[in-house]
Amino acid sequence: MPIQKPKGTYDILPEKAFQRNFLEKKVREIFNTFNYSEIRTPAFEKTELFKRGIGEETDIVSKEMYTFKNDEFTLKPEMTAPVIRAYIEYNLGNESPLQKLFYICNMFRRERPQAGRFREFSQFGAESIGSSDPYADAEMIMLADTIIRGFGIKDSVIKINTIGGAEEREIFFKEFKNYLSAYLNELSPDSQRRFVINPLRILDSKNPRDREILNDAPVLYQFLNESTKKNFESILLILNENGIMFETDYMLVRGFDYYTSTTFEFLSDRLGAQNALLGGGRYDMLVQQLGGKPTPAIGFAAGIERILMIMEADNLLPVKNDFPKLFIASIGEESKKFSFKLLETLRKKGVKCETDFLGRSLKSQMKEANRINAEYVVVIGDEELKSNSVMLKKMSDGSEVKVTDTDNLENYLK
RNA sequence: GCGAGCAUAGCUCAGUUGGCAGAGCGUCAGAUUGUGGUUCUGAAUGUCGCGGGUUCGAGCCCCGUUGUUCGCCCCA
Repeated sequence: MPIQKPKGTYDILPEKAFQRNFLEKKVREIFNTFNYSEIRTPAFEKTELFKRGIGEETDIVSKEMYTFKNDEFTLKPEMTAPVIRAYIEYNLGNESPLQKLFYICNMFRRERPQAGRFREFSQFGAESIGSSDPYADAEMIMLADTIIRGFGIKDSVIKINTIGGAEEREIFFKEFKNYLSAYLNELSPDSQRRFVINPLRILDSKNPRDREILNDAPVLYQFLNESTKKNFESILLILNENGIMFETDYMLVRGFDYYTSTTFEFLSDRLGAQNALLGGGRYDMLVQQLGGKPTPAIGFAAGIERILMIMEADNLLPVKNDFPKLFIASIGEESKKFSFKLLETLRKKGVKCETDFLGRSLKSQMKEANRINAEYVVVIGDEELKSNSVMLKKMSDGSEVKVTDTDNLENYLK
C-alpha cells in the first residue's frame, strides 16, 4: 500500500500553487498599503499558551489540538495567541504604542474534514495592538473588506456585533439562563450542553426549536454599559461614513474566550455548511491575560481555502501562465552540447528557457515546446553549428528569423 | 466524538438479471528519415481501495476495514 497524505491535509500541485501565490501577493500588497508589517512565529508553541489564550473549555483546546512531547507543545491552532506572545516577549509595546502586524500561515486543528474545513489549513490575518479607538475597529474591518473586495468577491456579507466585557456578560448570563431554564428540556441536546459550558453559543444554534425559544430571550446588547454601546455606535457610524455595507447581528457570537466588545464576520452562503470567510474582533484582555501590560487590541483571521473556494467558483483565479520564453531543440550529440551551453548562458541572463532531456526526436521536441507553451523555439543541428547562426521560430504564428548573433539571442526574444 | 454517501486507467466517469476490464480527455509513438498546434493511425497504463464471505463464476451481492466526500458539533 502506497503511503497517502494524512486525513484533512492537501497537496498544493503547481497549478494551485500558482493561484495561492497570486492570492498571497495581493494580500501582502493590501496589508502593506494599510501599513501592517509581517510577523512569523513557530509552527508550534507551549501548550499552555493556547490553554490560557483561547480558553480551556473551547472545543479547540479541549479536543482539537495536535499536542506532543508529554503535552508540552502544540501545533498552533490559531495565530492571535502566538502573535500576542511574541508582542509581550519582545516588548513590542515599548517600541511603539501601536503595533500593526499581519501574518499568512498554516494552522492545525484535529477536526473532521468537511467542505471548507481541513486539519492543516491556511489563514491570513491582522492584529492591531495598542488602540481602543473606534477608528482602530473601523480600520480593521475596512482592511478586511478591502482584501475581500479586492479579490472580486461580491456576495460576502459583513455582520457586526458587540459582546461587551466579562462583567457585562455575567449579568446577561444570569437573566439568559434564568429565561432558558424554563425551556431546558425543549432545547436541543447540544444547547443543553452549551447551557452549562458556554451559554453564549446557544445564540448561535441552528436548531429550529432553539431559534424559536431564542426569539423571546433577553438580548445581550441590552445588558451592556452605556459606554460600550456608545463605542459600538461610533464604530458603526465611521463604517457608514466610509461607505462600508454591513449588518448588525446581536446573535453573532464567536468561539474563543478572548473576545470582548466588537466582533465581526464576513459570511458567504456558498461555503457548504461553513459560512464564515473571515472572522475577528476585539480582545482587550488577552495581552494582560498572557502576562503583558493591559493593552487593547483587535484583529481578524481569514480562511484561505474558503476564499479560494469562492474565487474558484466565480472564476476569479488566474490560470498558470508563466511559460518559458524559449525552447532549444537539438539534433545529435554535438548540437546537444552547444544547446546546453546556450541554455545556461540565457538562464544566467534571466531568460526562462528549456531544452530536451529525454533524447527525443525533433518532432517530439517541437511537440514538447508547444505543450509547455514556449514562446520561441530554436533548432540546433549540424547546419547551425557550421554556419554559426540559428532560425528563431515564433510559435504563435510560425514565423522565423535568422539570428547570427547567437551570443545575444535574448535580444531577439521580444 | 456522531450520522450518511462514494471508492473502476494519470484525470472525468460508463460498466446491463452476477458471465472476457471499457470510453472520453491526457500521455507516448508514427503518418517516407530537420519543425509544433488541426487531422488520421497505433501503443502503454488497472491487485476494479484492502480483507473475508456467498456463488460453477463477483467490479456488481453480503460482512468487515481503510480512504474519501458531505452533514452534526465547532470554526477560518
